Amino acid sequence: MGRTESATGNTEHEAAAGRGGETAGSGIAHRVPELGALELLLAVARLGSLGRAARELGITQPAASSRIRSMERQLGVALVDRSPRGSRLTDEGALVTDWARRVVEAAEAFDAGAQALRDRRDSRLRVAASMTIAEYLLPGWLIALRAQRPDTAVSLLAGNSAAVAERLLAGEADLGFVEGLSVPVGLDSVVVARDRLIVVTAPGHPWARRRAPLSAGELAATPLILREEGSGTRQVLDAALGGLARPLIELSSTTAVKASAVSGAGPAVLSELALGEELSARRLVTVELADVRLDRALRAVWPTGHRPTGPARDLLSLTRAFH
Amino acid sequence: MGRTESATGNTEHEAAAGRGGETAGSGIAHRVPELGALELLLAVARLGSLGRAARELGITQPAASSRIRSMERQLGVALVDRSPRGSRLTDEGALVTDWARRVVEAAEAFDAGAQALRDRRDSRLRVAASMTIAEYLLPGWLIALRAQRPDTAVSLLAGNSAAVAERLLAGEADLGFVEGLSVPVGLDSVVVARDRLIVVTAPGHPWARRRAPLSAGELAATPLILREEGSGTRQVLDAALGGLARPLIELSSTTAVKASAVSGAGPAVLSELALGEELSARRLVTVELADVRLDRALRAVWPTGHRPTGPARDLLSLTRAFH
DNA sequence: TCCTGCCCATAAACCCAGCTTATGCCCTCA
DNA sequence: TGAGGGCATAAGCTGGGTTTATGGGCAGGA
Repeated sequence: MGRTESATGNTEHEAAAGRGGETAGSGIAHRVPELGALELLLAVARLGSLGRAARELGITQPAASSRIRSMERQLGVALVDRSPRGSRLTDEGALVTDWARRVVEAAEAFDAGAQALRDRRDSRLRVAASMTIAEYLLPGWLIALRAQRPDTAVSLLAGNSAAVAERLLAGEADLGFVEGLSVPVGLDSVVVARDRLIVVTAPGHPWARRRAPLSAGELAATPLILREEGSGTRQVLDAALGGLARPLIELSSTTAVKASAVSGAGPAVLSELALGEELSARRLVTVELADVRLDRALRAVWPTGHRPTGPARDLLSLTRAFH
Repeated sequence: MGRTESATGNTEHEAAAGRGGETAGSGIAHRVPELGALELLLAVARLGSLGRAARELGITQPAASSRIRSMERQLGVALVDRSPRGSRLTDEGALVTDWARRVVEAAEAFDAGAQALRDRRDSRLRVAASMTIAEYLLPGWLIALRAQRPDTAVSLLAGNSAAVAERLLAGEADLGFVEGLSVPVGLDSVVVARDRLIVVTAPGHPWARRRAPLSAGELAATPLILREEGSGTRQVLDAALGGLARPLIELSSTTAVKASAVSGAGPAVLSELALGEELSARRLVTVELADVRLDRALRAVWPTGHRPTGPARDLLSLTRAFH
């Protein structure tokens, strides 16, 4: 069950990376309202009244009033305009609410995932998925599934391709998801998404200012920050370059690779799924590639011949796409 | 100061949209650990020990121990393997930690934004930005800026292009950001990013299954879910189609448009910045366009001749990119 | 005009989650 | 074998968030 996604591996590099002033207030939790408060704010925005929002969340009106007020005190910003006819967001409140919505959405994904991790027994749909898929894609799918079929209890088991295959063939999972170049024997599959690997550097790196795309030769000749040998991304890269990728550093988790690249250690190769924030905040920039395609297919898999039915089919139909 | 981003506008459509089983547990906050607990989990993952994590967050070891334990109880999953030599994440714990990281990152963006909203007075860098930029891009930039120059206090004022220009020209802001087709008179500008508008539908819509790209004519002929007239996205769309966009519904917030599209009311036109989760979870799918380009430039602006210096220059250099 | 309904604020009392302090046990390494 | 780092448990405290109870403002219908 390769413990490749080791978390302690991050240690040095997170420290090395640019978390400069972070230890300042020692913990963001004191500066950001709790999830319950953010949720309340969203409800107020949506319903236009403290009381209604309170009712929706199953608390009393004074509780909501006090909670919003203490949030305003904490943030130092007036969030809602109270009136005897209801409450509207102020301009600043609207902005804060938008930011809050993103926090709550991340929390919903967390919840969907965690719930699937727990159920384990007697669930109607047992999914086995590779790490990348479980981490980035599955929570969203589960939220969508819950919207369509609210009473489908899902259980999730994450592991590598071999483990996924094993579960499926033993009848211990109803649907699997794997990444990688080959499909395990005994399984049928459908491509569900593509994961593109991207070359990134810190904005200061010379490659960040290149205009000409990078050739396969150059990429192969340059030492890169990489996941360890045997990892999914490494396999794809090695295959695309003909087994030639030269590691500058090898790290055991995607997070560590990201942090190391951000700190300017060198160019890194990463799944585009792992790079959200970093790209849009320009902590990292992409380097265009000329003659290399670092794609890999993400596949749904099931035992040969046994087409998914029932809840498994529902989930599968959510994920099928060419995008 | 157009209150165009009205939040109460969402009311009907959020309700109409697919928030089917959501009211179930009435509030996600009871099912997701608080931000402080998630942060603690990240620290444990990074530092490899409950005690060290506790120290970093300024609490005692028993507090950390108990908090992790209660989180495990709440989630029904063992998160860390304790040993007399330290603590490592379990496999499930690693996954949960990855999900938690995304929540905490969203909270960091929230914090960066909220802090800028508060300062207002005596800050070293006063920024005026349009709504879209303030909502989606600025928090990331502020985080990056804080990493580089930890002691730059930033204040933010959000408004439309005219308001941004006014502030800059009155010397009440040091740097502005606007979206839209034209640059207000009296300001110099640099393109900082591009915002692409995208046509999206619910997966069930006929357009979701089209193979042929959509022509401008077809787009103009079809009633669409749109922001209200005068909004930034509407201006771009009207310009691209020659003032012809036909509204199916007009809504006053991006969120409302999204929700309406998800619920299957019809095709919508939205900024790609607004569509993260929805696309990857396939709650919405994009429709390719043939002969229309719905781009708009996002620009940094400043009073003609007065090139930004100091902190404003720092921020500007973070954002300059052709990506 | 008054009354009823919906809205929000304030005050007082309560409860429990999470904290600290104080121990104890386990393991490893010198 | 003692020291140090790591975790768990127990007891006691505190404060934020809650409820119940009440009051006041504004609208709209009788």
